[in-house]
Amino acid sequence: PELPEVETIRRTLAVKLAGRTLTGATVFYSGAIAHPAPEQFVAGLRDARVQGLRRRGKYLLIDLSSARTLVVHFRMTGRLVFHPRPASPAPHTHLVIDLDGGGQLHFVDSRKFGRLWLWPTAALGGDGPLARLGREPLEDGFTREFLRVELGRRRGKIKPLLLDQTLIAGLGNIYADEALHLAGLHPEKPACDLSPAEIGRLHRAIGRVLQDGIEHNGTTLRDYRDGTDTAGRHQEYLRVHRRPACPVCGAAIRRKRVGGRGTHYCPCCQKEESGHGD
DNA sequence: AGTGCAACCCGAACGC
DNA sequence: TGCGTTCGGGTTGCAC
Repeated sequence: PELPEVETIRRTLAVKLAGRTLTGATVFYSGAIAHPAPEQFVAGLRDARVQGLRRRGKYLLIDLSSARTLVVHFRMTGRLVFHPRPASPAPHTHLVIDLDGGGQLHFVDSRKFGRLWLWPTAALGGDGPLARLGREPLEDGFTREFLRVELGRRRGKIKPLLLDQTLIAGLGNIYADEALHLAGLHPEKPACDLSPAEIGRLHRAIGRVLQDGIEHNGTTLRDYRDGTDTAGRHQEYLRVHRRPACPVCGAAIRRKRVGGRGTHYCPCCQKEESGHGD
């Protein structure tokens, strides 16, 4: 999941977890617990009340009354699903958290890449898992000016830069492809070669594809589910990612490896040289 | 600084 | 149908 999916998980779980207390937890795969050691992690969850849910980039933050925050990163296939009654764990369930009132939270991740942390809330800005994250693309700090300055001093290809979480926090492979198509930019264009007009288009496109993704409750290509185990709808609106033809000009979408990632773009609307014709 | 690659894991898709 | 190969919604670390 990328930013829109994590935001959807946050919203769907916030409704279910508001004011509830964690009464215990069982770890089935200790590799999923990044910090602290599994025993302390479980002990630290007990009797903590949920204060609220936040999101930072692709991380979900569950603030607890114990002045600590449960931090979740889903990587490729992670899910966090609320069950109103105790439920038998689905395959690949690595952690079950019990809630007062009989509910449960199941962390499920077939690929075992996802991780959880229990971290002092006040220290999250310092040395925690969020320490190196860049700007939030849907908040005020993500300005056109910020993009202009940062891209202007990098010679690398634009797409891998969009995926750099220390620059912009939350874009992943799907929404990076979508934003570049919406902006009419070739994914391999050097960042410092973007014109002011292109930077403006890219800035607007990033905000737009993320907002649209949130509006459609995220993209379910295969694994993604929200906090109520419901699939998203944004896959029906994708422009280039894993699509056969460009919705603008009808040209066949091209697929290429850029920065080690499968990249989809329209050879007609996203030319290496100009783009839209500024 | 930029780029490529292996590693972490597993299931699904693909090729024959 | 069956089997081996490739690939991937992500991130990190390391070598060149």
